[in-house]
Amino acid sequence: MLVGPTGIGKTAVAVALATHWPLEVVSADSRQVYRGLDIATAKPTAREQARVPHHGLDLVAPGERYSAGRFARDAGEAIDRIRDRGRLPVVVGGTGLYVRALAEGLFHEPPLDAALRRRLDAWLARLDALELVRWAGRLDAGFAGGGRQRAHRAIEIALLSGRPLSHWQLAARAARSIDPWYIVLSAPRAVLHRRIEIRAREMVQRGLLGEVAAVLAHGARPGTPGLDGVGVREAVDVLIGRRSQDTLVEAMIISTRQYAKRQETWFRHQLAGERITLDATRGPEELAAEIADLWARAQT
RNA sequence: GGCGCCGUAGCCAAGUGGUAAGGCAGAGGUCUGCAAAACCUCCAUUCAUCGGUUCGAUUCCGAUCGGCGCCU
Repeated sequence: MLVGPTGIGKTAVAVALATHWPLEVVSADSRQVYRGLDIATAKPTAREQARVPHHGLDLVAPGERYSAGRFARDAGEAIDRIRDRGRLPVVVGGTGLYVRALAEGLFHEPPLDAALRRRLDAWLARLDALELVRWAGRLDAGFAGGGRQRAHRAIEIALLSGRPLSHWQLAARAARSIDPWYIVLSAPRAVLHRRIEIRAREMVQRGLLGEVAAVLAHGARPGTPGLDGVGVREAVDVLIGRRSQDTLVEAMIISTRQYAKRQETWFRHQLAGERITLDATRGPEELAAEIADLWARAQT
């Protein structure tokens, strides 16, 4: 599994790695699953995809909702198929929760009554964040906090499954599905910030606004997961008149930097298993060569 | 040259004779089906500088420096 913050160069390294082995990439990226957002999510280009088969891209429409659970199933199947072909699956991505869902598995969510769930959701939507968090704590002693969104989930699980979320979390720990080998790409902040800045400018030059406008024109609503990503959110704001175009790049840079910092935290603390951190200040070919070398030695 | 207003963190900004709000940025962290999400914590021994008044000054007074405005 090749992971690291946004803009660090994961895709380029994966493509370079393909010159060393017959590999296929399984994308672990919660936004690249959306169709029509190629520039905005820095999807591998057509040329890159021609050189290395990619899985997990363009799975759903931007207005739809994808999830970590769906990812774990889709990616698991993709990995099985790649192995059947005698090739090496390499998971490449920056979405920590997806990586964990795949490597460690999520708890097996019992079937939840859909009608009941809708009624519960409607009810919870009327509560303010403070009340929501209070209820989550009352229904699940192990509730770790995290605001409205996570409280909502904790309440939902506790009420509909009859057991608190923390109970299911413990139950899932036992069943790990795969034993991954992590390569974490990292770089000094200043280097990463510079790359993020360059990439944000390129995205706008290459037509980010037009791309997002097209997605909006197809009926996707602002705020849906596909349109609620770093950079995309800011572009939507420009298109609906909530932000001036001359502030777009700067706003994108700031939120991308903040996202990259969260990713660094995740990969520093949340990965279970063997992990090798590589300084990505070097070029992709050099990194790929080192990874190939490490892998070859690990095999003997 | 004269008069007036202003000077608080990297940026914006509130404030009071009793020991410096808040926001942004930044840093650190949390994480089991929205995760590019949602959250949490930290971040000015000091208020342009130097004097004075006072038990006590960021606050009042004076000077100096810097900015803005008006007048000449």
